[in-house]
Amino acid sequence: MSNEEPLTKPGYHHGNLKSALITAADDIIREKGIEGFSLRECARRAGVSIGAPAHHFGSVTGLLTEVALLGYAGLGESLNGVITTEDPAKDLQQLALSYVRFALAHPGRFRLMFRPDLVNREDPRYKQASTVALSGFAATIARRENEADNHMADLFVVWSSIHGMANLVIDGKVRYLFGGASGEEFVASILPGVLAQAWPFGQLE
Amino acid sequence: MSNEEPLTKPGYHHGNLKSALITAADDIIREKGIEGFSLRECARRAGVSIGAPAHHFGSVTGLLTEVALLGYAGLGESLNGVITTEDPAKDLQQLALSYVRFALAHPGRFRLMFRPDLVNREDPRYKQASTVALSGFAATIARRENEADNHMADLFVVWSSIHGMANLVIDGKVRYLFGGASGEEFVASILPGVLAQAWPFGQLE
DNA sequence: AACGTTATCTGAACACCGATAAGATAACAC
DNA sequence: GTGTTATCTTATCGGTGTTCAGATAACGTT
Repeated sequence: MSNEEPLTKPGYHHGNLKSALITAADDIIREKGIEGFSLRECARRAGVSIGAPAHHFGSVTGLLTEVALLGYAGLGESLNGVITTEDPAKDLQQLALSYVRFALAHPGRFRLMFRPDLVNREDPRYKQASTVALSGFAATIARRENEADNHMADLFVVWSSIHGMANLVIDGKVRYLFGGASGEEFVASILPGVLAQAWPFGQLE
Repeated sequence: MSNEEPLTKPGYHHGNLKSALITAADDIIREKGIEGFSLRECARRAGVSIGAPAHHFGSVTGLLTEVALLGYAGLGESLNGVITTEDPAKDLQQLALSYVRFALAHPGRFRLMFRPDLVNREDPRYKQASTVALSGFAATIARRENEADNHMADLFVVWSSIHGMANLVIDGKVRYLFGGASGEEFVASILPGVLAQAWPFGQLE
C-alpha cells in the first residue's frame, strides 16, 4: 500500500501536502530546470495557497533540500547498482558512466544537489545522503589500492574527474569539443571509448 | 590613459555607463556571489535609474555575459601564464593548479561562467573567449601526445578532471574529504601533493 | 550658431517572486 | 462535546526584471 500521492484529497486540509509539494517541486525542476522553479507555482500545482508550504518547510530552501535528498538517494542507487566487486577497474568505468548518465537524465536534480545556496547542507540528513550515495564509489577506490595508499587523495581525484565530466556534459561542452554529438549520443557511444582510451584510472594497476 | 572608471561623471548622461555597470556587477558578484546579484542594485551602485541598463545590455543576461567574458579573459591569462612549453607533464600540473586557484579566487565569476541560464552562449564572443582561454591548455595536451592520439578525447578527460576539482573545491567538498582544510590551504599546500601523487595525467608518458 | 536627429537616461507601471503574520478551519485528544 | 493543536488561507510587505512613454542632452548637419 503506497500512501504516496492522493491519501486524502479535498477539503481544507490537504492530507499529505508535504510529499505533494516535494513531488510538484521535482516535476517543475524536471520540466523547467532548477532556474525555472518557483515556490508559488509549486503551491499552485499542489492546489494549495501560496503560504501553505512555509508551515511544512519553513522556506524554499527547506523544500529544495528535500528534493536534493531524493536526488542523492537516486544517484546512490544508480551508482551502487553497477558495482560488481570483482574488477575494481571495470567498476570505476561503470561508475563514471552511471554518474554521467544520472546527471544527463536528471540535470535539474543534479544541478540542485550541488547548489549550496538552495540546499541546506547543515541538515544532518544531507551529509548522510551524500556520503551514502558515494559510499560504493569510495569502497571501489579503496578496493583497487594497496593499504598504504592515500584513499582520500585518490577519491578526490577520481571523483573530480567523474564530476567534471558530468558537469561538462550537461553544460553542452561536449558539443563544443566533439562536434554535433548530443549528451545522449556522447554517453552512449563516445564516453566508453573515451574512458577506455584516455581515462587513466581504469588502466592503472 | 585609462578611460576606465570616471570618464565623465555628473549630469543626465553618465558618459561610460556601460563599463560602470559591468564593474558594479563584477563587484556585487565578488561580494555576494552570483546568487546575490541583482540588476537593480547594479544600477543603484552606478548611480543610475533602474531602467538605464536595458538600453546598453537589453536584459540582465546581456550584462552578465559581459562579466563572464571578462572572467574567461582572466582565466585565460592565469592559464597561459604558467605554460613553459618545455615539460608538458609539469605544465599540466601547473595548469590544474592555476585553474583551481582561479576558481577559488573568483568563485562568483567562475560559477557565472558556467551558468547557461545567465550567460548568452550564442554570442560569438563567448565561443571565442572560452576557446582562447583554453587554447594553451589544449596546446599542452597536444604537445604531450603522439600525433595519432585522439586529442579531443584527452582534452575532454583532463579538462573534466581539472574542472571537477575546481567545482568540488569551491563547493567545500574538500573539507568533506580532507578534514578541516579550507580551500586556500588545500590549494596552497595539499593539492600539489595530490596532483603529484594521485593525479594520473602528469605522470603518463 | 541654430536646428534636427539620435543616443541616453528617467519614472512609472506591470507581473512576478519569497517571507511573514493574523485569522479561519478542521482534525484530534480528552 | 469541548478544548487544543496542526494545518491552511488571506493579505501584506519588500524585492526582482522587463517594458515603454517621455525627458534630456549630445552630436552631426546646415
